[in-house]
Amino acid sequence: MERHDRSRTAFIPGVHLSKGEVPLILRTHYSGEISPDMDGSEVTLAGHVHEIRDLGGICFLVLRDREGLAQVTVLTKRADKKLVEIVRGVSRESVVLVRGKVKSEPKAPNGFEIIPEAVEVLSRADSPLPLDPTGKVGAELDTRLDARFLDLRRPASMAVFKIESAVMRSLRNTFYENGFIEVCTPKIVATATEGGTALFPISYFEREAFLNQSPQLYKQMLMATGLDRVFEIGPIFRAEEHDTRRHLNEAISVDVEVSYADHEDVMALLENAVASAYRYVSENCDRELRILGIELDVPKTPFRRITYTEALEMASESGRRSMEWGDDIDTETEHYLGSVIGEHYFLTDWPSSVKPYYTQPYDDKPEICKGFDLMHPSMELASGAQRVHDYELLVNRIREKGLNPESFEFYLKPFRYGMPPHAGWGLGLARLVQTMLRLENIRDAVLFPRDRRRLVP
RNA sequence: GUCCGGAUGGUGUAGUGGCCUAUCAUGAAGCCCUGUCGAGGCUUCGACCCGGGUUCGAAUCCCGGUCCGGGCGCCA
Repeated sequence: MERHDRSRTAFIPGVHLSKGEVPLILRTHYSGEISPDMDGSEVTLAGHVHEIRDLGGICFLVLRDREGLAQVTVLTKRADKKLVEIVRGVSRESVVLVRGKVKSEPKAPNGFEIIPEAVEVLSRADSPLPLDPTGKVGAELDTRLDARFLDLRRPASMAVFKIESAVMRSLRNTFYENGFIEVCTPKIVATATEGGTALFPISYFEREAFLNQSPQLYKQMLMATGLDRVFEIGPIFRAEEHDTRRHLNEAISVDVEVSYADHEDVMALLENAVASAYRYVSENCDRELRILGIELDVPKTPFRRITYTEALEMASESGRRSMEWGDDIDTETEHYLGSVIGEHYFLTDWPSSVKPYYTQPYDDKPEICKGFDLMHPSMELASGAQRVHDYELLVNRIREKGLNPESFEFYLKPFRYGMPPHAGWGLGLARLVQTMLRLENIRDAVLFPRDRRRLVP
C-alpha cells in the first residue's frame, strides 16, 4: 500500500514529482479503496462531482471516480469559509481534488465520509449537461452515444467496458497458456479477402487500397512461417449497409490460426476460450456484474454440435418455412434454433458452397466442408474452419467461387513452399460481450461505434 | 436497401383537431433547512424535427424530407 504514504504539499496539477523523477498521480486513493477502518487517515481523492446536497448547515458533495462514490461532508458553519464557498459554487460533473481525513460514520454511505481540508476545482463543467450521469433520468442510446464521454461516467456504461477488458485479458491468457504468439497484421490491404463482402476503399498515395475486412489471408500466410499458433485482436472493416443491432462497420475481431490442427481442435479451443472468459468475468468482475444486474452462468463445455443438415431438419420438423439444402441459414431459422437449444452451440458440416474458398471440404464428401459457426441462442459469435492447405485445391476453389487466383498471388505463394495443414477462427469481441451481458444493441458494447450513419464521435 | 414504429424544454416524458398561454419528472438560477444518501419545501427559467398542404382553428390530420428505434435483407 505504497500509495498511502504519499504526501501532498501542493494542489497544483502536474508538479507533484516523486524524487524529481516520475510525476505522481494526484490522488492517493480511489473511493473504492477507502473503508471505515481507515478512520483518521489523510487521503486525496480526485474525480467528478456526482451530486451536491446542500442542507444548509451541512453540505454533502458526492465524488465519483472509476471505483465508486465517496461522500465529502462539510459542516458549513464550522468549516473554512473559502472551502464552503468552493463546494457550494462547484457545478455537477466538475473535476475536483479533495484532500481530507477519513471519518468512520455509520450515517454515511459505506460507513465513512471525507472531512475535507482542501477542495480544488481542476475543471469546471458547463450546464446543462447533455445527459444525466446519475441515472435519475434515462437517456436514449443515440443521446448517450452523442455524449459518450459523459455516458461512460454512468457506472452501468463503464461496467461494460471494464468487463470487456477482462474478457480480452482472459482470452489472451487462454492463448498464451496454449502456446500462442500474438501478432499484428496490416489493416491497409490491396485486395479483398474473399470477395462478397464490401470493402472501404482508401487512397494510398497514387494507388487504391482498402481497409481489411478480416486478417484471414495474413494469419494463414503466417502458418507457412513456422509460428504455428498465432492470435490477433484487432479491427476489421465491412462496408456493408446493414442496419441491425448486431452489426457494425468497424468491429474488433479475435482471430486465431493453428498449424497441424483440424476444425475439431480449434472448436475445442474456441469453446474453452469462451467458457474461460465467462468464468474469468464471473470471478473478477463482481462489482460490475452487480451494477448491471447480471447473474452470469458459465456455459458448460463441450458445446453441443449440430450439423447443418440436422439444423435444417429441426427447422422443417417444426413446420417452419423450409429451406433448401445449400441455402445459408436465415435469421428466422437461426432464432428458432437458438430458442430450442437455449445455449451456445456449434453449427458444423456446412455445404461447401456456402463457406469461403479457403474452407477444407471433407475428403470423402466434398459437398460438405469442415467449416463451423459458434452460435449464441441470439446470434452468431464466431466462424472458423480447417483450411485448405493444398495449393492446387485452393486455386480450384478460388476459381469455383468465380474469383481470379491472380489477384491472390501474394496469398497463394506461401502454399507452394511448404504449408502445414491448419485451422482457425474469428470471434466478434463486441458480440461476445453483448451476449454475455444481454445488451440489446451491440453499440452498447463498443465505446465509439461506427455504423452506416455514425462517424462521430 | 426494404417494411413497421417514432421525433414535444438540456435529459426522459404526458398530450390523437379548439379545454395547450403544452403535463409531469429531472435539471438550471435563487431562497429556507445540521445527516442527506433519487433529500425536502417555496419561487423562477426552459420545448412541439424541417418544408408544404387540409381546416375558421394543427403538437395532433395529409404529403415530402431529415434523423432515431425495431424487423428483414446482406453479413461476422
